[in-house]
Amino acid sequence: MQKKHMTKPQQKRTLKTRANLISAAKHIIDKDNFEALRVEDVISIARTAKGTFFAHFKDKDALMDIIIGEKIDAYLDNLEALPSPKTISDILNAFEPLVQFMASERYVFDLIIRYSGAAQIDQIGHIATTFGRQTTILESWLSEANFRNDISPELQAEGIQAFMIQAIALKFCELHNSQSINDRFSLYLNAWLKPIIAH
Amino acid sequence: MQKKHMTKPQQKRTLKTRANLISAAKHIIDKDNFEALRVEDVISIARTAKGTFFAHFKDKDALMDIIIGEKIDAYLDNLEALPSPKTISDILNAFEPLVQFMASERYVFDLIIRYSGAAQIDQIGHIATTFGRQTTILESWLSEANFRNDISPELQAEGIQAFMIQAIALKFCELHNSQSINDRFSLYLNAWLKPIIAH
DNA sequence: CTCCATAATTGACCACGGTCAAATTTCACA
DNA sequence: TGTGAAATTTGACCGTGGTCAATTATGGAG
Repeated sequence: MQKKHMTKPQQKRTLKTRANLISAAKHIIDKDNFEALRVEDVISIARTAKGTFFAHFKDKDALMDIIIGEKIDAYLDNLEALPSPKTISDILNAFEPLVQFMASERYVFDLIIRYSGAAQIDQIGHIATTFGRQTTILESWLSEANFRNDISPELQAEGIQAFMIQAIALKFCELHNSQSINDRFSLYLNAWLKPIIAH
Repeated sequence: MQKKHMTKPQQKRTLKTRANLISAAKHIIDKDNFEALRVEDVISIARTAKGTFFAHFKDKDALMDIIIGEKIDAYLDNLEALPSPKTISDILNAFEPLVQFMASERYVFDLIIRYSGAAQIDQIGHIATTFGRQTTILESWLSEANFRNDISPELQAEGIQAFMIQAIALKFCELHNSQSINDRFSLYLNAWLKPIIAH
């Protein structure tokens, strides 16, 4: 199976094996963390051979992409259920759980960054998809909220993502981590969405 | 040597070995690229043992940090020699060579991101230092140029860095790479430094 | 010049992600 | 139910980064 098109598997066995591998991986991640996951541990729990793992997932990161993407999707589900935010503070609150997750492990953050944009059309994965979804949600919020009208909601959304990443990145940095992620993110969003220009 | 303080090496032998390793690495990078560098090739050219390599550099990435940091520093030297830019276009032109380098290889970009903020004081490396330097240069430019006065030059500088990274990241992304890095960066900087708000 | 503490080097060895030809299982069809 | 082509699984093997106890070179004191 997989390789190129990742079309439907033809045997049910496949689904079972795949589910076993993923649930073994989740078990390890719950017990320890993402960084601690070893392919050998996954296959040992799932009782499969190493080759099977790589027949199902292109590499270890591809499995991570699936699991992390699933998590991000769950956060976005909650986000979408929220009423359209009207203030910057609303936006910050809405994103806080997701931001917290992205900042939970250096390893997770790095992987999300690396996977947030796919290098080829046929390798657009879960994380890349969630970033697209994030943009869509933000765009609809921003076109209702009316912070700035000199630039498109799309551009505003891209900026928010850039600042979100910057806020998290600086959190991992010894020189800058005196300020909390949210304080910094808030600073950025105010400057980005509500500039005060004297004319 | 090294381990904690990385104080002056006590034997001249050390300097020679280190120089050999670094020049071997640069040779490989020139011939191929950063991604292609293998520790075994470096030590084979430098005629040392593997253990020696890791006595000099914590890991492969630490060597990369040094070489890439040196490159970035050279670009910043040129940047600093320039007259203080007055327009966004000036800023873009000034940064173009550096941006081009950061975008030259996915591997390089990922490593720069990972090393741009050190996780601990005693592991602040070359790349992290260059990011500090970049901020300083930008701050001085921005305080002269007077784009926005509602936020500090420091905050403006952080925003520029965030957008620079975003512009490069999207370049690596199949979904967004129709637009050039500079076009995108330009779009961001105009929206960031020259917002037009109707009052 | 000799001695020796300590800095520097060495290379066999390990960890872990990833590959692939061969073996096994599945299932559509007769 | 039997059969064979295709899907799936297997595990020995490889590449490469990284470790560490043992060995060797250095240079200052006597």
